[in-house]
Amino acid sequence: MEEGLRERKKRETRQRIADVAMGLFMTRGFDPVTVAEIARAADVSVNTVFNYFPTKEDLFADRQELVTDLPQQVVRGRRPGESVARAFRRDFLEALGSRHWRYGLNEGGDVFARIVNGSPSLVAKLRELHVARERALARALADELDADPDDLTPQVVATQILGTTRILTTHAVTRMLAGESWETIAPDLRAQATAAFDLLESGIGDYCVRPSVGEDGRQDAGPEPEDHEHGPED
Amino acid sequence: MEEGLRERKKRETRQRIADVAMGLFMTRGFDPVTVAEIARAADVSVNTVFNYFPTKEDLFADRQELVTDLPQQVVRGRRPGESVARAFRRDFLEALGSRHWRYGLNEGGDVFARIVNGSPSLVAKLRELHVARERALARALADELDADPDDLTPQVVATQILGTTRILTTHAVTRMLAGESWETIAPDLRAQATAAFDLLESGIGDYCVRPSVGEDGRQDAGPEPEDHEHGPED
DNA sequence: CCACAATTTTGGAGTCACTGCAAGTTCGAT
DNA sequence: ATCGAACTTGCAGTGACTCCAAAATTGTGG
Repeated sequence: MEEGLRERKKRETRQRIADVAMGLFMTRGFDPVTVAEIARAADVSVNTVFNYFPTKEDLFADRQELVTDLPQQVVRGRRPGESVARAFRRDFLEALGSRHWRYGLNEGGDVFARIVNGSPSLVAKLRELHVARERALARALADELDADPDDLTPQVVATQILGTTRILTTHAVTRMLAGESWETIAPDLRAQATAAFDLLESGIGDYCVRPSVGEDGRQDAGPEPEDHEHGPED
Repeated sequence: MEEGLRERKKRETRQRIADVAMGLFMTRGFDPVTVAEIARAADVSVNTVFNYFPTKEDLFADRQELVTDLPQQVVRGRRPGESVARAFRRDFLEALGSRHWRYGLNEGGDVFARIVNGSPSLVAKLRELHVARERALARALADELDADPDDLTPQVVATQILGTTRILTTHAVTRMLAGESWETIAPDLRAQATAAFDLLESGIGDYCVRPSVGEDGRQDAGPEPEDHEHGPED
């Protein structure tokens, strides 16, 4: 059954609602646009909107949800002899070079970023999406090595990798929002990404070691840990 | 003037509202309790509640906000010759041993966890708190080494450390919620924490390497690869 | 003690996201 | 054409949250 009229209409109205909503969001931001307004512009009732999209935020993140299983493709696409960290390094630098959208370095991605930044609920939604990606990546890694469910290594690795890319992209986007041109950002970002992935691969074991006394001027006032004693009085 | 009558009353009503709210949350969960109900129970108007707490979620996270600057104390409290990673390892294992509340391994912490898990908005709030902690830790690290603002290393390190502890605690809490006793969880958690921090210190460079063709076993892509010349093919 | 100003509290009206329900309306198959 | 299923709609309602203007309370100076 190659799609009856009913299913086509469903797909069409859903798409129309999403498009109309995105159009309004792009011009006026997220919060100022009401769902009633979207419904009117899409020529449907408010209930129909909520019939397709459980929340207003989903109306924005609609197309972006496919990003969730993107990390898994990187895992599966890594080359012989290549570790996951290396694969992500390569993937990130590739995306940086081609300005592919998969890390939010899209041209015009700053418009999206501005909208998201302007709405706390959208920021929250984005974080939710991030943890979904994390979970998906962790699962993919666990599958790859068929680790038992009590091995937390896949989750830790997933968090570290996606945390790294997250830092890199948010930094780049911040500079974009500040009005910097991509040409000035790109080389810095490339260097920062290389450094970050180097750190990711080699570990932070010797990062920020407190100098021993008598060594190197910066012996830093000995801060007594003192009041570790207040909190929710249980 | 060390606190007039006005300021005392303000502090008192604020505390009363927070306490009453927490009491209701503990017995009935978060979402089912309405702000109007809290206001009635605290003998104030709804507007007064919102006068002290910007959102309903803040009513729950009130005391937990001081947790934000907890990681900085770990950084400042590390011993001579100790790296931040080691300091956090030590701090985490200490907290694990004493069941201190600072990593949510509190006795009875599962009650909180159950409430939070039951409400999407509280989960979101918790994530927000987590990124606040991350930012605070990154700032502390940057201060410690006075790195320039374009060095992303502090942020990456902060994300990795807190990401690791987050994984550990959420895993432990999940098992708590499943009804397991602390005595069965604790030893596993200790081993997992040791493994996780080992990984954190030594890096994930050789994690999950795709075996070369014609080879099947643990071909352990050693610290050999060394092609740091990532010429992206663009 | 009495104004007088500053601050806090309150009530009321209103917005908006979102839910539930009971009616239409449309579509697919018989 | 007809019937049942699925989709849409209107309506009424809840609950968080805001704005505003009127009390009520507190601090200060005469």
